[in-house]
Amino acid sequence: MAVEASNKPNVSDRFDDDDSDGPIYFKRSSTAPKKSQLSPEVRKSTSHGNDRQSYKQASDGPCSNGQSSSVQKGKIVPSSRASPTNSYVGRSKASTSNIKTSSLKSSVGNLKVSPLEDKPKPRLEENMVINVKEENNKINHFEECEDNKDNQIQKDLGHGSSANNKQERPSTLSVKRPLEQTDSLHSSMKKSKLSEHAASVKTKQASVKPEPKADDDDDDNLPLVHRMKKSSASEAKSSSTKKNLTKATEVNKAGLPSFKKQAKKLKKSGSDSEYCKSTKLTPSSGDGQKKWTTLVHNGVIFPPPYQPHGVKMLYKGKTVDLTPEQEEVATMYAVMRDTDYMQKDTFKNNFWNDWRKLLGRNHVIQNLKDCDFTPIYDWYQSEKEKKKQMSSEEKKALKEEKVKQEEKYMWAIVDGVKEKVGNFRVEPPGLFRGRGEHPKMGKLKRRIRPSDITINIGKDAPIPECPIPGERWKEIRHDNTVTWLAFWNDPINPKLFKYVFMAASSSLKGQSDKEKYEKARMLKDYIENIRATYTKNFTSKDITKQQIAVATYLIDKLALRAGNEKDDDEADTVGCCTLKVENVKAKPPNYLEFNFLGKDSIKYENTVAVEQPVYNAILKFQKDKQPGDDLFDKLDTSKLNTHLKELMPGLTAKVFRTFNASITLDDKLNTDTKDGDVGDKIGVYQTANKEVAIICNHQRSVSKSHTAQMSRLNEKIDELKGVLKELKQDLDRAKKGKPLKSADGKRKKTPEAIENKINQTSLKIDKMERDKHTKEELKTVALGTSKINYLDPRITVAWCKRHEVPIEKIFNKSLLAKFSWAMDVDPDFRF
DNA sequence: AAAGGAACTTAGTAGCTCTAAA
DNA sequence: TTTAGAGCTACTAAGTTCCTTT
Repeated sequence: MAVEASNKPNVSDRFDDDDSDGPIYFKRSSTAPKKSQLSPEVRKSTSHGNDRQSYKQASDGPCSNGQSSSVQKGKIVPSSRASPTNSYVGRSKASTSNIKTSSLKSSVGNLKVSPLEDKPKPRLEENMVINVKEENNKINHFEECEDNKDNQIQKDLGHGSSANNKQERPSTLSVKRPLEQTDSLHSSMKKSKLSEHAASVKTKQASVKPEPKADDDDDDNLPLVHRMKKSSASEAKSSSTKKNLTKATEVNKAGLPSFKKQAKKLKKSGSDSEYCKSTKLTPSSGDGQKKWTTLVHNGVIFPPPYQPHGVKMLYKGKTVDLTPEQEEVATMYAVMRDTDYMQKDTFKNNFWNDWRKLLGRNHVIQNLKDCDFTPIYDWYQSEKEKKKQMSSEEKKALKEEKVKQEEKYMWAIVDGVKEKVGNFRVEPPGLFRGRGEHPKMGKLKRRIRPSDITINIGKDAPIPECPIPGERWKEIRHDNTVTWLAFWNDPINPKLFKYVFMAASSSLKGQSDKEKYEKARMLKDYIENIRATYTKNFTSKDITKQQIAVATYLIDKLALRAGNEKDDDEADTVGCCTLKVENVKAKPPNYLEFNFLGKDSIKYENTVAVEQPVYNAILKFQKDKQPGDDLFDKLDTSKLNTHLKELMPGLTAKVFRTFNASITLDDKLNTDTKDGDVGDKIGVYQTANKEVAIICNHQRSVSKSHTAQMSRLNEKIDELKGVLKELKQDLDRAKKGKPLKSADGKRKKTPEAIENKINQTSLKIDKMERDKHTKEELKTVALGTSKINYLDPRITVAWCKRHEVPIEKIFNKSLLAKFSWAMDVDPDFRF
């Protein structure tokens, strides 16, 4: 399984925003073998009150719909983890499903979403075919200069004044690098030395054309020899996993550029270009891994300087003059009038303290209570209104202007491939919006200047020009063991950094995303053993062991986060290891009622049945402790993770969340998908997605208009019900030959026609009832987070292929870009 | 081994844009 | 054409984990 080296040119060519025509169709392949697969009982019984502590609830000013997003009490769901979970050994070889990788090549990001219904489905032999127009030249096209001279590339990035220069180069080749498919884990197991063998394997690999797939997607990049070897050994799959892993790690360490490129390079041996270096086997000398070889970018863009508006606020009813600096901060406060922060004393106090420093002790303004920011607030509202009223041409022009300014910062060239940068905009000044009861909310987050910023860039790349005249960067580094392009210290908490990273669609991110899921998949092979171990230790005499066992159980069963210690100057939230005595109530005979604030101060409320020894252990841990004491007093995340690593290489607490989320999706999809239309299948997907979101406790606040929307739905339903009633009466009459009651009694309707109408209407009502139900159910559930972070996209892609669901019905444009590495997965892929 | 530093993933929301119903 | 609301993106806060230093 999983862990073989792979490297294929067509997998992961990344695109960005190009548009092109051509729908994606996934076609059913030979029926996938159903695996009996038991997902763990990780059912959350409940309750998604939208309960970020208080402020979220409290609504946004007067608009509140006043709806108490009532936190329903958790139902109790009995737990039975009946059976072992890893039953993948017998995963059958998929039929030779040769995906048209070449057409796939330009898939992601080039999709024009076209509803399936709109176009006739071509009959295709392949599992999946993507029609794509050759992407336009907007991006990703720049010279593949063999030497990859940074300065040449630099021109592409917008450095250097003349655009003419680059025109000279004849070949414009789309240099798209496949995701270097190193295999999982190695990043967390930093150590392996590359053996001669590995080196030769790699070379071979690079020169071998990819064959049609045979097994799961992890194989498809292997040279045939390897695959054959592997398949004969497939029986022993799970036991050999670890070895494979290590090997794969070695093999792929350095990461390969595309086949084409690689081939070229091989010819051109002896070159000392940076490219070649990248193909060499990384020495891996113990210290940090090399993340890139060449890195070119233009630094960051700063928010524009403050433009004073001159609108005067009032103090004790009189206008006050403020300096631009004072006015800027006053404005930040004024415009937050409609937020819940205004109900919070912490926010106001923190703001006042920082603002007062700017005003000075002897300023006219002596307290916040007598300040009236209304004039500034009104000014701001009218500015907003003006913006809204602008014609669409004006808006467009403005947007274009912005894009033009930002264009050069949007891209970086990593190892010769132009890719998107994530957050290239420096955070503008503002008032800190900490979540939950954050002690620092309202503090002034000061403006970041170039002298705060450290730039990380390739040695040979030109250092980005500092965009603010007369200022300079704090520091320039050339550290290729990290992926950040720049960082500065968080002005609110100077111990923390704010980083500029590549975008999610970049290969650097895609790579680690894939590794994350591979690691989670590996857990499958260990989970049975891990569960057995912790079950045994529920009753361990060694209290540390016992606590580790119970904590691991909770993390596994309830998908709790690890729970690191937090400082006093952060919001008071907990995770598993930091649970307090009062966060868990034992309810006989064996129920545990959890109630705490987790990440982002999102409330976790859940009551679950646990195994009796766990129940007993919790009682024991609580004994002789006060509220506020740690439930797991012998435990912290580092001890827990150290223990987990003994059970599986690279295992940490967060892997359980990924594992449980993904395996639940895989399981649900494969159990619940029935024949039906695409709409039904999407429904199945969403239901599965919802289940995962609930397991992970991904919440959102109830939209302000939710109640209104619900009552509108109800009205419509009532209306339809009225219609239905009338129709039924008509039917009666029609049957008896009486004249119809309904208004349009002109033409006589046959009983059949009426019956037909009745059926239609009932269907409509049913659908609306269902929609209403879903809407209500999902009002506090956020589906996006799990899709983005927890669900292995290959599960989704493979399912789409198997069931002829167009992938763009499930993934939006940015997800398609982010998951480009997963698009060519074998239809038979199972997590 | 505890504390702190560093780097990266995960998270909800504000405010936009797109779409379809009125 | 207008507008409600669904859907998306950008933003940045808040986690986890690994590594280094004390």
